[in-house]
Amino acid sequence: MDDTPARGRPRSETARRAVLDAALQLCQSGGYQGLTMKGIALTAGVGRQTVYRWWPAKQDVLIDALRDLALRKAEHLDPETGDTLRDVRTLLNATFTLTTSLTGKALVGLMAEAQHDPALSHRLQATVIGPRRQALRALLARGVADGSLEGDAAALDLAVDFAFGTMWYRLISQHAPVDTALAEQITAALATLLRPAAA
Amino acid sequence: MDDTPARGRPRSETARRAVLDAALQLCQSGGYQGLTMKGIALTAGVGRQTVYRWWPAKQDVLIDALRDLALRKAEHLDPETGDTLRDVRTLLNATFTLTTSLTGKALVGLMAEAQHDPALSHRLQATVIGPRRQALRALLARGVADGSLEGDAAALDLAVDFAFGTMWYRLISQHAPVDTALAEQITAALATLLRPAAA
Amino acid sequence: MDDTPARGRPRSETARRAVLDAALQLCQSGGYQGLTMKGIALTAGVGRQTVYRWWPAKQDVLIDALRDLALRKAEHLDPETGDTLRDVRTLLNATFTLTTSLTGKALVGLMAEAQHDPALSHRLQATVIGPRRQALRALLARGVADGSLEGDAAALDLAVDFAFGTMWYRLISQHAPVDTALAEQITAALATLLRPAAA
Amino acid sequence: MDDTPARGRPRSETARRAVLDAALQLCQSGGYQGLTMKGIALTAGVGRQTVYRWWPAKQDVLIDALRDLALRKAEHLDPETGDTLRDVRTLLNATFTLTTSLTGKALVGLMAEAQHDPALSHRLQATVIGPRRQALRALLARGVADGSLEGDAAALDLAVDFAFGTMWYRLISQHAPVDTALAEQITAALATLLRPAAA
DNA sequence: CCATAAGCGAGACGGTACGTCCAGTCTTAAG
DNA sequence: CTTAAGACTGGACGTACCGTCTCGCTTATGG
Repeated sequence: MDDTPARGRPRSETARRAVLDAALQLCQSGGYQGLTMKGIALTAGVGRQTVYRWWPAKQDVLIDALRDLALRKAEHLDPETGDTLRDVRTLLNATFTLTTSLTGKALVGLMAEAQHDPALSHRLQATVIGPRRQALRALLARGVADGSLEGDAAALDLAVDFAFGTMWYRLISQHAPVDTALAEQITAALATLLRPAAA
Repeated sequence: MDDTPARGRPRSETARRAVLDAALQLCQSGGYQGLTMKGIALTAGVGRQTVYRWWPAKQDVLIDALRDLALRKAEHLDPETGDTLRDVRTLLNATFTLTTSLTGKALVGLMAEAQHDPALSHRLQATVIGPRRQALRALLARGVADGSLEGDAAALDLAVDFAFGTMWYRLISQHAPVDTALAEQITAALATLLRPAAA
Repeated sequence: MDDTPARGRPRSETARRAVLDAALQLCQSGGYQGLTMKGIALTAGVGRQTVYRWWPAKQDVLIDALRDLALRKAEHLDPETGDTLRDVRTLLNATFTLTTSLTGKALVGLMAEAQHDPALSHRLQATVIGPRRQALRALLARGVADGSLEGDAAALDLAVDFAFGTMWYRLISQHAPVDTALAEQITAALATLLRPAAA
Repeated sequence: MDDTPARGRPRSETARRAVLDAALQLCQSGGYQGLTMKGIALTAGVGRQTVYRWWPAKQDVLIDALRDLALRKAEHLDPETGDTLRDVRTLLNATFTLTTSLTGKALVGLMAEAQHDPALSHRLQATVIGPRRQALRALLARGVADGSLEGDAAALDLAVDFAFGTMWYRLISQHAPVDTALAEQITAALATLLRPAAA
């Protein structure tokens, strides 16, 4: 693909990390609205143009930073066991663990900005919302297939909405934590909701 | 209460309405991030100082506008019938109806800003999130009391999270509509989830 | 002249004095640039409209205030003695006495504003600059007439410029005081300048 | 002196000139009071921040503009001839020539503002008032030294006040022009005033 | 081994929204 | 009809950030 001979000074990995770290740190301390390209550059000890060269807007810096973070956290993967409910709980736990206060503010800020930015919306769907959603949906479908769960397509979709909806609701409203206990509760509720009639 | 003799020129109702209308309109067309005190004043045909005199920040304008809108829409109230499931569906329907594209962007924007503004967070809890939540929670508790539903406190809380979480999730992610069909589905799911064992 | 029956509430003399006093006081403490219609009204404890009703601009308030001040100070008039040089010295002394720090700032500010306001310029000429100038000029002309001085019209004009020019120069530049000693010096210099050849 | 390596984009000479020119032009057309930082930036086709970056207030822009103007006009210097009266006339002529309508308004406006701004007052003394004053004073002192004039220190000081006082008086009051004829008249008057007794 | 080329920091550039202040005008109730 | 009070539209204030640009310096590859 990129067979250009790579002339000139190579990109500074130091600067890249400094920018991503600065973005997350500033987002946590000042919120998404308070996050600023100028502030990122200043905090990272980097020229302003260096930020703009690689990321057109603060959205892009944040998304990159979140992806970076997710990659580092995802090293110890959650193996599937075949036990649908256990796998569901594991998936929810893994997802919830990522939504620390650090990422929560960033995610909500990005989603808010995506309300009027279709491109950003699609990007977030593709990278943040969609994969998790499809993973859970696939688990549930597998459960239906092996008889441990029961429900039509609409029921499964709604179950997924229940799980992640609750997560987002709590992230936004902060009326209750998004933790292991919640993963447990949701898993149990989904089991009730999709219990096979035969059982 | 306010028995001050009201000296000086009285506040202009015209200006107040123009500002609130302009805020909602601009939020819909340009998104929360694109909403601007200057823009509000310009669109409303109002001096900038007049906006700042009554609302310290764009958050306050929006909250007032939303409250105003809710008041106007809430005139034709939804009477409670005593049938728990029917009342739940009615409440969800009424809530979902308010979350048009007009208010959706405003709400998500406000919630994003509330991530780092505890004062705003509490205000939204008190005026937007809390009342609806408590209304639904009370309905479910009544259902438990009259035997049409069954579940402990945690189960009821989770049920409420399911209902409004799904709404927020769809508002944010826009992967599916927030409409009457959703209210129907959620009501049915909650009925399953909280079905009395005796039945 | 004004035989209107004077209906309605009569103009408040209290308010008038409060405004004029406030204007002078504020001009002294904050300078002409810092003088504000709003500030005048506030300091005077008077409604803003009351100021605007009687004086269209801060210039007018100041001019009125200065005239008022001059009237009060001018009660002990300087009688002419017939001795030209003595009368010149008396006139200069009287003039210089009025240019306290209080009036100095106001006058210079007004003159600066008059640079681009012909109407104000004419008004100041008619009330502040002109009369003093003509008084001195008349004294000098009388001196020429009775033989105690000598000089053509241009010489007399220049002498007047010397006297009041020095006063303004020192008011503006503040490199030296405008006091009795200066009146003495100027009088002596004019005597030298316009000394009759015969003497 | 300034051996800093000069990093970053260098200052735009174009913008500097545009600002200074705009300031003088606007001051002439609208007067000192009507001069506005915003207006300067707009007229100069320059960002507002660019003006504030280099000049904290409109005073500073004007002073810079006047200095710039003086430097450009002062290229064809007036050589001293040793003839005191001729040199005096030359100096006055050069000074009067600078006080066109363009600079007159600016100077009077600045002096008015200096009435309550000691820092500005000192700056004007150092750059505008003082040098001219001292130059004339030195010429007169030289004349006394070589016997062509006579008078004590106070007499010389008063003579300087007469010369420049008349200039300022006419600039302010505009009752007569500040031109070559005035320089001639003043020079002659000073000669009379300081004529050696021996002659 | 130095020429070319790109990245880097710094920071000035033209713009625009911020939130405050004052200019003038108006609209009340009270005298 | 004046007064004090105060809300109204409008505009300049000085600050901050936007995204672009232009410097000198650094760091790589390639003739």
